[in-house]
Amino acid sequence: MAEKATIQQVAAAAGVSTSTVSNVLNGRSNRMLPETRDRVFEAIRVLDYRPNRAARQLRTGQSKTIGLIVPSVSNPFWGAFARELEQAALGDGYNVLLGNSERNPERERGYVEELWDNGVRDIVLCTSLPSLDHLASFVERGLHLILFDRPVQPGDPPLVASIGVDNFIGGSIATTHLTELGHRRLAFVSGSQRSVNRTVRHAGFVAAIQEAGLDVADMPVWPGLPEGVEELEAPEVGRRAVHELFASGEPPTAIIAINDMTALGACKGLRDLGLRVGADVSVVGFDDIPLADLVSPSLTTVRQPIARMASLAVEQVVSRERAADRESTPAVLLRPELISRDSTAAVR
Amino acid sequence: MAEKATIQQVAAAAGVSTSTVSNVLNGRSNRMLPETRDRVFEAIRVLDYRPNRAARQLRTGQSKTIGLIVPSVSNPFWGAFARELEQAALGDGYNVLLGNSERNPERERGYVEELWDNGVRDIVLCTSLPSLDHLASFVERGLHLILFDRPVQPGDPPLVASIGVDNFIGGSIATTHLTELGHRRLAFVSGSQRSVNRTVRHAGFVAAIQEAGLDVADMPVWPGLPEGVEELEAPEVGRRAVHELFASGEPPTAIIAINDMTALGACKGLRDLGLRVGADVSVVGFDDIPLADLVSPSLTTVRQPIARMASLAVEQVVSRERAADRESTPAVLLRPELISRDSTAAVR
DNA sequence: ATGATCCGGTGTATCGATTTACCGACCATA
DNA sequence: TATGGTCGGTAAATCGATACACCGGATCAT
Repeated sequence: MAEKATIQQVAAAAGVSTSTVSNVLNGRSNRMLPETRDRVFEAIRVLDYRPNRAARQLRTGQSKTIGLIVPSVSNPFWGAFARELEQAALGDGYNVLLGNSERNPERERGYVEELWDNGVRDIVLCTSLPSLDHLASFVERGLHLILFDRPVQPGDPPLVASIGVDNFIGGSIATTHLTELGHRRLAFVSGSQRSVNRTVRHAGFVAAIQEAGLDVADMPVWPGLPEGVEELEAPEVGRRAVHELFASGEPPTAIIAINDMTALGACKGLRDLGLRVGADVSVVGFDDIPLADLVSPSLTTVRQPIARMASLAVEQVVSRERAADRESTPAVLLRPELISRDSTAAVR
Repeated sequence: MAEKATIQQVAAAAGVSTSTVSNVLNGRSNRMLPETRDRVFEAIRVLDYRPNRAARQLRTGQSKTIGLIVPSVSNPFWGAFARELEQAALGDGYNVLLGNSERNPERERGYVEELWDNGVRDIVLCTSLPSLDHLASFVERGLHLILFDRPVQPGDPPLVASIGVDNFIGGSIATTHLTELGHRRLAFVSGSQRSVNRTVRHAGFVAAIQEAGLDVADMPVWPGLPEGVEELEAPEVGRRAVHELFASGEPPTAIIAINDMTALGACKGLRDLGLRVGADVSVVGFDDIPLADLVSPSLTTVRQPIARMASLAVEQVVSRERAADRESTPAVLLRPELISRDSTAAVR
């Protein structure tokens, strides 16, 4: 098997200089005769030449790689998103480098630093922490940040883009679905982390409660984990929440979970207590992971259009590359959709 | 924020040559006085210097990155594995680049090529296709392949390592568990892809059937998807299989699925038909994804020690780096464990 | 005394692609 | 006849880290 060809060999084979080959490679083929260009292309084809990324990156300081930082790939939602993003990126000649932040700013910063050192200048960040201060210095130095599921906040560095569903609407339609089924005691369940999406979804919840003529003060509230306890996995959060909510005097008849995994944990918790999901207590999730339709009872949830969002994120990156320093920082907000299944039913 | 420092600046600050800094960086500090080394370290610290990966890679042809190719991150098992592997790799200063093959040799090859071009020389490959011919040329050129869940086969290129559970035992204990519960009609369900792990797990199944004094010929068989139909997602495979198995005269009383996602699909299929999982028909999966314990009924399954395997894989990579060209090609086979839950019960 | 070896380094070519400066030929215009 | 501009292309510096060749002085074995 022949060793990998270099630009010099291509140049020699085509009878031109390396500069010309480089020009061809970078689309500046207007600077030469069409026949010259064709000779170069032919040489590239024959030698099966592929530019060395390291050399290119060393020279340009840029790399065709997108960093993707998610809270946890073991949550199927992020797995699915990663897959879609990768698919979209590959189509545009980009690679994807994946990192798990576990919602930890420390790790998040570590990953960004690592990626930056690797020449990555485009990062899709999926950990909706309230503050981006720990990343501000990178953005100043030229990092292109695309926030997923976290709209730009007042204190954020300038020029970061964002993509996500409208969490207010999401929280609201989930809640309205339940109030229309006659539920009057609804609990909103999430981990204790103050993420932006949690805040907004909760606001949607509150708005829908009021719109239904109910009082938020009447809703059972899970106080969350005690301080200092390390963050639990999403399902365990749902389970614990249910256990504690139902230990109190007036438990809810319906639960709105921050995401599907937490919802599934809540379902488990209900079964632990001998309650039937759907019939006794309604549960609605958020995300619409493939499993939502698979479990029993199937899970009512708010669907996020994963594929759409992934390709928008990649589009973001590609378009910036073309348009150099643009003024606008696009903020895309998609409309989520309620998928009604068996985990919700009219109140008894 | 200062621009990134280079090795030259460090050398200047420490009053030594770049060669010396390079030697320090690469652990050859025995070639200089301890005080010289300390001056260099101090300069590195003060300047917050971090070597440029591209430059290093261009020169050495190596990169501290591990490629990970999985069938599909949207399957939580692979998501969890990816996470563990990443964790382990990070500890040793490696990055992880993730790819989805969708069990397609074409894509698999494409990823390997892409990774190779990026200087990646260590790839953990998780798609147990029977043949590695499409990758042989890379292995010849020096690619270090670590096969996950696919023991080395007779025709494979030399010097590839492998890590996985003993699928024969896995298939066997799952089956024995069912025969001990009194089941006499067991169906083994998997996609039509001829993967190595499928073959071996099936062999374990057959052996256990015989050991129980039963005849394999009596077992209901799902013929699989018709030729030419594109491969389905794992859960859909399970669901379809159940639908078709139960349409025939003598359906099974227990199902052994190739993995948990397929098992969950089978459960879904049983519910479609009005059958109760566990009570009417037993189902056992493979993998033990976190969700196995979460769904209702919880899933009996064969556990793969993910974290252990991930760290072994990374260890593989790191140790090879140290030991240059070693003779032995380690093949690690771990013993899987049956986790008994509610989806299996004594036959009625 | 002599050559060999070790110590603690340094100088510099090199990896492969990009990019700036520049060059000769040709053409148009004044 | 100058002058200047465009076309089609090349030569060489450059990005940052690595590693090979080498060097002067001290030490050691014969």
